[in-house]
Amino acid sequence: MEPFTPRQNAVLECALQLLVAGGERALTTAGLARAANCSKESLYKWFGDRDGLLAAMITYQASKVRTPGPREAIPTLDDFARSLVVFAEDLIGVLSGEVSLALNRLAIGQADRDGARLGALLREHGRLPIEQRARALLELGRRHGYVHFTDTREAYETLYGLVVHDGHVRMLLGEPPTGLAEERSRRARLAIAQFFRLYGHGAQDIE
Amino acid sequence: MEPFTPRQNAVLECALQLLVAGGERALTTAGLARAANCSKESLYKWFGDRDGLLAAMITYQASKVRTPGPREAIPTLDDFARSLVVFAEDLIGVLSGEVSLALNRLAIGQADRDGARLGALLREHGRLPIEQRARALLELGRRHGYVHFTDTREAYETLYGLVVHDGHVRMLLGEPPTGLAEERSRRARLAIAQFFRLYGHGAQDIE
DNA sequence: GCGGAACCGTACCGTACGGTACATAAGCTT
DNA sequence: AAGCTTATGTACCGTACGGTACGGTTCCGC
Repeated sequence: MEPFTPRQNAVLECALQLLVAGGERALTTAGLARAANCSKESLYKWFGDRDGLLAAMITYQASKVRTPGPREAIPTLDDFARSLVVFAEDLIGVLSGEVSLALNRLAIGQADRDGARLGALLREHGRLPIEQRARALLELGRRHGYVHFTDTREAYETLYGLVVHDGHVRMLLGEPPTGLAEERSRRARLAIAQFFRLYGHGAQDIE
Repeated sequence: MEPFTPRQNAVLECALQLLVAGGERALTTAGLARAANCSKESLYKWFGDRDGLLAAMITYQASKVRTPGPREAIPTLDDFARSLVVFAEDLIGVLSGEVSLALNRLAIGQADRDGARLGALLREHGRLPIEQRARALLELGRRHGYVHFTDTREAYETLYGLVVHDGHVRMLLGEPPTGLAEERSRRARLAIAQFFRLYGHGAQDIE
């Protein structure tokens, strides 16, 4: 059950391109109709209004990204650590992708309207799947005794903070990607090493 | 040397109110003129154009916040840890302030124009002073042997990540403040405890 | 082959906003 | 008191955009 027809997907893809290239101001209904060779009337028929179009762009983009489910095979400690590094690298990669940045900018710029509907969509379709994948991974590690924590959410958020720092906001603000995106692998490995220092085997809960 | 006259400050204060209340769309030149009892012509005379007004709002807001310089007195380890906790609490408080959120949303929403001029302003006047205060504090602690690191920037960014996680982006996206802003003190203390676990006395550099 | 649905392209409308011009008033200097 | 500066308030202009209407075309089912 695809929520959109192929034609609509093509239009949404085009809309994402426009958004990435020129920001929100470049994404006008007339401009999209011209770029996608469709009529404005079709846009309104398919997506309701402009806000519906923006929401559709988010869900469409989310539908493109598949988060690999964790294979439940029993990993060695080394497998587990490597999986965490891969997750960290993926996370950095996703957050620094230009489509992701453009959509986050869009949702943040509209956070004052409709009770932040776009922001909620982005959290639900973008961040939540990532978080759940990571939490499943963390709990797998805990079951094998590789890491120790009581609050999975807290452990996940610590992991997130160690990996991303404030690199995401800096990129959203338009900082040239001299920081996070480069040296991605190094950052990922360092963050995981720090995470093991905090939650690794033998570590006690703080407090 | 005040960059703006008192009258202009009052107008900028009013502009910030409008921005906080209704987001960027609520901040129109006509609306500001009406709310601040001034004329549009004065706005353009003072700030050049709308972008100049936005930039002025950022520098004005930054001028209101004074970052306390670190007192150079020799602290005990406990003083030092307490200072870090205070810093963490302050950081959370600043980031979750509604004016800060509104300005960050504004700058992020405009990150595609003018080479992200507003974003650069926000980094320079908002984040940089905070970072420098924290780095001075960290190096003070290092001089007294309370913490151990080689790269101050890296230590600072780790501290930032431990304190903020992705709470900033979530708030920017409009998430109700059920997360970071509350339990601020607990979060700050936990983050500092984790920071000491990573960089505290006796810890070795990772890698 | 025929009718209808879907769609394209374009033209159109209303409005909201950035920016400018101007006429008028309030304060300051001489 | 005259003149200059500064500011207010309003009216105005151009434009850009969201949304709608409509004629023409393609395509599919019957």
